[in-house]
Amino acid sequence: MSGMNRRRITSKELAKLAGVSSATISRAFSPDSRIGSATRDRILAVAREHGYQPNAIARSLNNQRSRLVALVVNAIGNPCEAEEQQLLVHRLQARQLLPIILCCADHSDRLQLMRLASTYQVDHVVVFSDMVSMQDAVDIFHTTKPIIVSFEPLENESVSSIRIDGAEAADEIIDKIVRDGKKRFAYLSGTNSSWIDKLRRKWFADALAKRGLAFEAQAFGDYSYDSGFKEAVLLLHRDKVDAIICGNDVMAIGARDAARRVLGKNTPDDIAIVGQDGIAMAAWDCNDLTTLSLDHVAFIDAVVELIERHDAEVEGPHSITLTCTARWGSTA
Amino acid sequence: MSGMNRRRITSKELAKLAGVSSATISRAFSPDSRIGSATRDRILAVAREHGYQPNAIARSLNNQRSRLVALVVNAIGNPCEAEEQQLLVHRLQARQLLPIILCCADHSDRLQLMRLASTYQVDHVVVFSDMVSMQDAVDIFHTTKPIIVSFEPLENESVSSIRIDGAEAADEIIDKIVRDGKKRFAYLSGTNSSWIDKLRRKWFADALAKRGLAFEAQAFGDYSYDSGFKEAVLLLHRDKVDAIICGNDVMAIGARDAARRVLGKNTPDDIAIVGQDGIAMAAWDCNDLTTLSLDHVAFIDAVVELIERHDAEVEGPHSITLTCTARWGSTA
DNA sequence: ACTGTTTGTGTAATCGTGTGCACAATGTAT
DNA sequence: ATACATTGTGCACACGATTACACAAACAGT
Repeated sequence: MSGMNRRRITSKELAKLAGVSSATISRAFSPDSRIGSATRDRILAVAREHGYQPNAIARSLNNQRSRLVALVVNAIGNPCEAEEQQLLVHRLQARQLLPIILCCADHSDRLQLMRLASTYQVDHVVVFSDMVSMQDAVDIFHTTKPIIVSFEPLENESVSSIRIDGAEAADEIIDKIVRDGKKRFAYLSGTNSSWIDKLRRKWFADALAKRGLAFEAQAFGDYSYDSGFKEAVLLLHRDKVDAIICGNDVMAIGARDAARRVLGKNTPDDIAIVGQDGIAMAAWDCNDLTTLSLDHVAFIDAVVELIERHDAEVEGPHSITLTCTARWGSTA
Repeated sequence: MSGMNRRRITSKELAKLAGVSSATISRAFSPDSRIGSATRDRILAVAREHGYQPNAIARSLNNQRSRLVALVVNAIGNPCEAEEQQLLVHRLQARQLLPIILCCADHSDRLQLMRLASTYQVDHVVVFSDMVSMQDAVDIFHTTKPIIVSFEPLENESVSSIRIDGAEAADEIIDKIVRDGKKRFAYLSGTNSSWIDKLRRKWFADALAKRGLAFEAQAFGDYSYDSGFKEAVLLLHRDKVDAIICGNDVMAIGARDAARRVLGKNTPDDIAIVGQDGIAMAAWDCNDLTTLSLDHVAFIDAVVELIERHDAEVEGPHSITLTCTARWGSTA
């Protein structure tokens, strides 16, 4: 029985074994279907005995629902995204939905990648990545009734979106740093110019403007520790800033290490460093990061909510807004 | 054109538009197929115009290859696995293969999860997780010609495996720690009793035995920072150990923080701490971990190698052995 | 006993492609 | 000019399930 490399049995073959038609086999596996309970039990028994399970590919072709969900992400190696991905995958699996991961960061042709995934007739698409344009995603997944969940709202499209508001929390954080006497601020972006990045930067820029300040310098990394480290060295040495707002937590940790190791400056006295995302790692004792935090569970709840509305055929695009909070550590 | 919620066009409909039969459409999309190049060009043009792409579900049903790969992992949130996953996903995508992720850590019924994935006729299965037994995986994915790649070798099955040898590196590390004067060792496991965990523990246990020593204490975590922190407090306080070998790097960082914060002990003078995996984070300036490291690229190279052998229909199970190296930091 | 409803099952069409076979058209060798 | 190999295309079936429809059996109500 174990490990035999035999071909998977088909519904028709099982039908012969159980002395019924293949239609009845199908009905035995559809929860609410007109079928005698005795017949069903017998079929399920025979099925278990022969290791039969309905072919999901054939089933998907027939009823136009694949139970596959495409997750468009930057990377799965970066903890900043990974925690949310983990939560979402968990929720999807609980609903018998299977996630297909599309990693954009290291793929040269992201559109081709999305096109490939779209041919699998995925039921839903969740775009986390800020490396693809929403418009491209909408165009490629135009099929059936896709919902695209993302930060970026597209007003005139049938796309649901989750909006993030961190203005207030950013204001709190800037307030504290200014009161601590810091004067020269820098923003360290994660991407060259994504919608998300611009939005986040604006929260802090507005908070600075309110106090008659502005970013003295701007640098661009790639959401990695190394880029945070490298860019921070430049910002601190060349631009003489004393506060760095980072596009995510991982870069903030890199920046903190750079300040300490290369420049000999410590947080929060010599320099203030702020992260964004509020990942678990940021709260580790060795990091203790001040960060603009988003409630991951609430965020994924919102994603699932949108997916469910979509499944329930609720009309029109939907939008949910979430608010960030400041999480205080010893770096600012 | 953009974002219209229209139904996806089918091969037969496109055939009508292009004035050919649906068979010819199919051939236009199969690279090596007897078809006039003029016809193909015309078809591809019409296809692009109408946004046609062959339905991968139907294609999979027909030719028995789904181009889907199941990745059975513990979690995607944990950096220790995520880096390898990221590399593998990248390599798969380059081959036009799509990964389906199965997260075992938070799913109550892992067998049911694997059964679900197996109904999608995945072409390959890669088992990273140590939370499912190999035998279960083999039984569930018995279909067609699956290859299961994993640490655990199953001699009498048609299963390919990757074996990891860290004995020598563990010996080096233990040697250094013993010469530094440490006497009481503890092992902090990641899982209660997985094959991988036992193997790793044995490398260090053997190295200790060679020097007339043994583990004085043993604890069980769950590969997370918090569990590393919590268990280390117990090990240090209750069991008075002065060296902790951890099942992965994240727990090692947790243990290091616990020693410093709760007990006021520093590495490597008061206590030695060793991780395993060699993730990027371990080398960050703030961590600088001594760890039993596996070359991630070589590991994923091996996985891809096995997948390719399988695609090429090379007979029989294969096995590749990789060797770990010691990566020195300031924690031991 | 007769009509009408409910229940369980089989038949056959369908989902969208890929491909073996047949066949026409074209090219090539004698 | 005839025979034969090659190329390009259409027809029809297969892949493995779901489901509308038909129909027999069982059952209810008067």
